[in-house]
Amino acid sequence: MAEKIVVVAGPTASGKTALGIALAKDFHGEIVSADSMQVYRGMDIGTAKATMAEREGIPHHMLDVAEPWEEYSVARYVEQAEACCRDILVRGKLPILVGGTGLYIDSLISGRDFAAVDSDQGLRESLSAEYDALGGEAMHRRLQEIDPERSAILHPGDKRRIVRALEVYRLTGMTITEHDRQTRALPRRFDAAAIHLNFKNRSALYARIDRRVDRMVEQGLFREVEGLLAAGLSPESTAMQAIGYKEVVRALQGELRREEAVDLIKQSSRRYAKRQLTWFNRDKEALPILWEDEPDFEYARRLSTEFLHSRGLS
RNA sequence: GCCUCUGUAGCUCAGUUGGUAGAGCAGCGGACUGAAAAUCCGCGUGUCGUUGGUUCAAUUCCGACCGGAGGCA
Repeated sequence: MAEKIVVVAGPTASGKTALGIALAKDFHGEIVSADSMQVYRGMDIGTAKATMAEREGIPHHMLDVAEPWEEYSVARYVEQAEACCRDILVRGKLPILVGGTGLYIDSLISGRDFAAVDSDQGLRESLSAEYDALGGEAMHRRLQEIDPERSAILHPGDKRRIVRALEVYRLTGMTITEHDRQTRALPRRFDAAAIHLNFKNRSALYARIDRRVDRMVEQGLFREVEGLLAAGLSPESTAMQAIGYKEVVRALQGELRREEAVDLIKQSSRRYAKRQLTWFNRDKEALPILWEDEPDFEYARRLSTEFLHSRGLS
């Protein structure tokens, strides 16, 4: 039987961090972040990383585990985060997974295994170049010959996934369909009790996102990005593709005015929040907590506690 | 005050020789298995300024009015 953990998920600016800490205090928990951008050291303001004061002495894991110039990935996340959770459990504490990266959360709690398929940067780049040269239709047909099932699911425009599917086949001789089938058959790593945060009205969430972006700018988002670039970080790096960073980079390069960059950050954040909601909506087992206009943490704490007790946690 | 131009989706605009309309952006919905804050797919959401007239039929033609821009005084 998989061991129990708690998940607090929701779109950006929905109050995950604060609820996670409240639950950690009530349930002898430690926080395990599930955020693809908070893993990078030095990216604090734009990723809304919990400050030391906000953490209130609760240990936080999976923050600052990579340098922003490194290539991070789900595979690495699952490996590291699983180790964190096991360690917390061994010490008799409760892992509380808090974050907005749905892929990371699902990959960790399902048994999903990536280790069998090593990634190869060179191969990926050459396939990507071929895609650009030959076009999506041609690459889609090529995939159809080796993996018709996968090709039927993917759209010719979905470069990322077509390249990845061809890459997996080249590296392992196994189709990605077959790999998925095997990995889906693996047992779950954890028995997760999930709490999903959202607002009753989308406009309340959006208003909160807008305010939060303004606060990030006040807190020095532009200086943070400037510092990273001055330290030699490439604007092309994965880390600099993060919302709030890529727009500021463009402003610093003179491509956008500051205010335009700020508006773009708000817009991208709203779109991102929608994509997160779509992802989390798939899980019908989770406890939904819907805020009115502002988060009400006492209310959330009551609902969550009742829910976690019903799931055998104390 | 007079003249000209203009008013169509949230925004910028196209269009209908009269048969209630379509692009881009924005927005909304969805997918997601080693870049995921990434990537991809789908969907027009409309008192055609108002009001009379002509007409089987007006967003389209005509008049008046209202709003906007420019010009002449």
